[in-house]
Amino acid sequence: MELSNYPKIFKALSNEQRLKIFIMIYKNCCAPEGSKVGSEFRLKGESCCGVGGVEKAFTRICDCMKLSRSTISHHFKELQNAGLITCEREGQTFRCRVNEDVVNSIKDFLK
Amino acid sequence: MELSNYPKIFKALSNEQRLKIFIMIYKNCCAPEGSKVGSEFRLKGESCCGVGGVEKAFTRICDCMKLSRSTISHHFKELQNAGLITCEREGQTFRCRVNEDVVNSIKDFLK
DNA sequence: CTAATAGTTTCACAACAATCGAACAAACCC
DNA sequence: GGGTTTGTTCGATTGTTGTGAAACTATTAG
Repeated sequence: MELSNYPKIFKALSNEQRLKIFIMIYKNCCAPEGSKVGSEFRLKGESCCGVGGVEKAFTRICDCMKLSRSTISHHFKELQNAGLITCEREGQTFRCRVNEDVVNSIKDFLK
Repeated sequence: MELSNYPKIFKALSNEQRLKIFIMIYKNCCAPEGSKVGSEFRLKGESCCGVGGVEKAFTRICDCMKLSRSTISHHFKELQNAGLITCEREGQTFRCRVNEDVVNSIKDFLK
């Protein structure tokens, strides 16, 4: 990972609302049950999967945040643009998952 | 570490110049010799210490960046404000070191 | 005391970011 | 086809950030 990529990644996580979105996706597809930070962000009715990402992520996150859809759309774009999440269409909605490689890069960066 | 602290931390690292400053302090006082990212940021004449932080950090970083002193001062303030570094006066200059606890918090956050 | 060096603070400004509403496009349902 | 749900894009507004110049404070040197 190029050094020049890190500012973009950190910027994507530097906004409180966007960080919440990231956590919701991260914790629903990656986190162990008892993990501390962000356990309050587990989406309703979603078990911790690890397998296939979060389905209907956009809609469901819209339902539990007080931001407009257009704003949330922008935030998704920026998380994708930083490489932190990927979204694939599933009919009318999207399935989103965290890019573990990027998360690991951050950890390496702080080694 | 409170969840609400993370955006501030990530914001501090989201600017390229500020990230470089952080790396210079981090790598000079913390990094193992062969570490990959940021090895090019080792300050001239500075051995990897781990013991006492970076002395004359402000002056020396001014000398190897093309930003004004006032801008660099602002960047230092923000890194301190995020808790990422601490600076203690040593006569006319400052000795700066990275706050390892905060770095570890970021790693935990990504667990 | 005077001069020099190190760093801070204030001010201004241009660039960028966050947000929303409205108009739009894409996929689905009937 | 017509309506609904899902998401995007555009335009506007408001707030934040990065930057430097200039005036300032603090410490050391002579």
